[in-house]
Amino acid sequence: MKQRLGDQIQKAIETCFRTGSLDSGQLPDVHLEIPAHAEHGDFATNVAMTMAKQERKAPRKIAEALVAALGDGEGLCSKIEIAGPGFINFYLAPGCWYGVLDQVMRQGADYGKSDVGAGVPIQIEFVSANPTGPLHIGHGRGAAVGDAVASLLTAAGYDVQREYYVNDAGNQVGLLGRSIWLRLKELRGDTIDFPEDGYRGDYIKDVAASLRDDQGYGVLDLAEDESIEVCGLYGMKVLLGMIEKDLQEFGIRFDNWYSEKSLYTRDMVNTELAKLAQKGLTFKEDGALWFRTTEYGDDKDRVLIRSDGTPTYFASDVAYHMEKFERGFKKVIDVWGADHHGYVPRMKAVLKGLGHSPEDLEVLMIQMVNLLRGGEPVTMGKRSGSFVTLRDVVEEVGKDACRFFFLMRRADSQLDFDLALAKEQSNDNPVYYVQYAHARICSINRNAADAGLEPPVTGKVDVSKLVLDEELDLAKQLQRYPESVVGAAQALEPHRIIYYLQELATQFHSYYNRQRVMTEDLETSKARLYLVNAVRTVLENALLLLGLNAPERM
RNA sequence: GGCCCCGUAGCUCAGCUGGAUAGAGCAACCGCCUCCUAAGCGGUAGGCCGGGCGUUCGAAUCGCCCCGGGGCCGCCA
Repeated sequence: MKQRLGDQIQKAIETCFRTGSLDSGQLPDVHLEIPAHAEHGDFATNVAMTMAKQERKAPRKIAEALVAALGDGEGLCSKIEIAGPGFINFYLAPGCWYGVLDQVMRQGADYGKSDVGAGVPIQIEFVSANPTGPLHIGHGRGAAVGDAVASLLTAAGYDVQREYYVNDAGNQVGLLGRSIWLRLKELRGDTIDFPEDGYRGDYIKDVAASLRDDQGYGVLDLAEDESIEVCGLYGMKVLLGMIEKDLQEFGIRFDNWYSEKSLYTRDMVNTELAKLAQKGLTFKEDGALWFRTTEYGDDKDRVLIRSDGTPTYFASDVAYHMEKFERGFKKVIDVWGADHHGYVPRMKAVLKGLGHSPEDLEVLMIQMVNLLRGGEPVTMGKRSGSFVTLRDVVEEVGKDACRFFFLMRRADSQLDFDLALAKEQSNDNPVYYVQYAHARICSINRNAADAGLEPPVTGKVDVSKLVLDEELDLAKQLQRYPESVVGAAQALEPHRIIYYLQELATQFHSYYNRQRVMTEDLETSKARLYLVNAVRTVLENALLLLGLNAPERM
């Protein structure tokens, strides 16, 4: 619709150049927008204003010439007017809008999908929590956002892979092993001295108990180092399994679980570091190997190999990211907690150093979640291990409410998550508000079916029966959905779809309260049924896109 | 000290990559169920868009400075 109107405007400008009513000959970018106020039409363009300089004419004069050349835009427009400093406002003929209903009904679950991504392979890596404990609430937000962004990109036609990077190679593995090993000894009756930096959560005791049940205390007979290693590997397996299960119950599945350790076993780290060295990007100092990231905009050089010969986390990260591109991804997205934002410059520096464009890596920052209950903060002590887990929250408020709240705000702004509100079954709760709209339409369908009326089929409906402004507005809102998806995908901003959903639900609820779908007039009933089923389809598509359910009853 | 994010209604936040009279939800107040689900709807009230300067036809939006809140600056992961 927008596209067609834009083409008409382009043609009008060319016509003006031909007839001489405009003479600069420069074709401007025509920008069409949906005005904030309905009195300003369905679409508006500022093109007359942007052309003012090159034409050396008053914007309104230019607008007049354009409008004259435009006519009614080949039947597209019912009214065109010039307003304000030189805006051209377009009012589209109602028939234009009702076409969208057929489109929605024909495409069904595909309505909203597009191919702007042209199958470009993109990888999005998210969650990637260390397998040293259960997922907490912050991981949950990253999970919900990462998953939704992946779905958005898929809907926009990109070829998306979801990946989880498993940090199974650092010091924390040893620390995990030691923590479990000590708890195991404790279970056996030994007195232990638990280190300050150990993993103190109770889940460690559970892991130790499970290890004992599986294998007895035999592990403790091994040499200490070996014993700790066995404990660590065991713990990681158990905890990673727990994480995967938590994510699954949260509705998230990864295409690939990528082991950090495998970077070493395949010698990828050395290979990539050698490439850096070859390009003269590394140097030795104080016995350590450094990456000259300052060369590419970082404020400090970074250590790759410590003076004791062990690689840093950064070293494997370099190898990991380089390999992502070697695997063929054109674009790579990382979803990180905001506390890691300091790592962005150095990762971008790595890309630049190895000849990639820094824009090929996009880092999505996930800000903190403030957990509240009835307005009061829920205290979380990470040190004591008493943080709130994702599992706890999902169990308490449900998957849908949880995901919805995580997606409700821009990812880079802090989020207040009120458990009491998320659980509440009232109109204060935005999750139910949207889902209820869907359930209501299903209910209408059930009633219609009882009256012998099935949801109407495209082509057998007289949409001219839809004469109300509210009906036209609903059609307009449905028409915006595909571009909302594309916009949200390209900006990596799933919250836009939440807002879209809330608006659509509001419009529907209002319509529902004011008008009856099932009326005395059969043709009107069919037309309205057709309309609300198009609404239902879009509600469902958008809900599913965000990993939320579209319930038929509530 | 350096860098990042944030500052919009009493509260929580949108504001589509510069547009027209700045929006929504909650809270407050007033209304609506013999009617397809009241988990709903309608209405009222509420604003120096933190402040200043600049860029231009036009700024909540872009740039610089200041104020305020949060975060990050390891040979930790």
